[in-house]
Amino acid sequence: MHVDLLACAVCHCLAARKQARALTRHYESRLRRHGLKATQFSVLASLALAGPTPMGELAELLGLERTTLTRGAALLEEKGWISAEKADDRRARPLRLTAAGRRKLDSAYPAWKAAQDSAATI
Amino acid sequence: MHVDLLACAVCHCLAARKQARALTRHYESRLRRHGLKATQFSVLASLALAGPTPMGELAELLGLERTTLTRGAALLEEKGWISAEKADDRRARPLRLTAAGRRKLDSAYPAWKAAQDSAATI
DNA sequence: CCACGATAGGTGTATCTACACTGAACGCAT
DNA sequence: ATGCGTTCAGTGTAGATACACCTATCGTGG
Repeated sequence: MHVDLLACAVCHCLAARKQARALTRHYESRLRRHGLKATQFSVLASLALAGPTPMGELAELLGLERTTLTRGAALLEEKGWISAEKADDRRARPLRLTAAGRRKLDSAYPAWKAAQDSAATI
Repeated sequence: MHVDLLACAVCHCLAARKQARALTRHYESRLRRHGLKATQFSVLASLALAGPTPMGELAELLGLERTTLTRGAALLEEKGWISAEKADDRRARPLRLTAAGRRKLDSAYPAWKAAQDSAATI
């Protein structure tokens, strides 16, 4: 099998990852002083918008692996920004935004907005 | 400051990260049996195309942080797929694809090609 | 020559990411 | 009621990612 190196240079995966890295650096440079990573901001915002949401459903919503959200949610819970509630289905642990989480989201919003509005310039 | 949750739902960063994650899963599901991650494949392919390249320049080329490449390159070097050479400038450590690295790239290429050709279906 | 800013690269630390595997609870069919 | 496949979530492990900070080397102006 002949390896087409030029084809490799236009790898869709690499391109998507490059752009995601660049955008992440752009957003996180502004979110940093609020102590938030890009993924953490989107978790808080999603919960604010959708209300209490089971882990699996939230992971699906954010397009990340369920087990990835497990780790990330644990960090947010330690900081007191979200809480895992009990549900009728005792397997489920619906995530809910706490009041502190809502305040964190509010305070970080202008930084996110600035990044969002200037994202096209990257 | 009023938080526009609907605006947060169309975060460019989240969108880019979602797509990058999905594409990465797609490519890595095929690269897995070759023991390669997406980033590792792009490092090998870039070195095959560009020849020996200093770390900083390669990081720039791949759009990733220089210190990120430091860790990734160490793993590839452990596996014997790349080697860090000595240069006239003793600070520099140009990375070079080894013969084993070239063989690894060759053997993984069909898997990458299959992922590339089916990437649009995600 | 040599001091000093510039440049190449590495380390400590923290988070993100995901697969393989595991445990627990659920619900249905018998 | 109970056995069993399904579903929800956590753990072990490994690599990706990046910032703040560090060391070593280089080149140049004085």
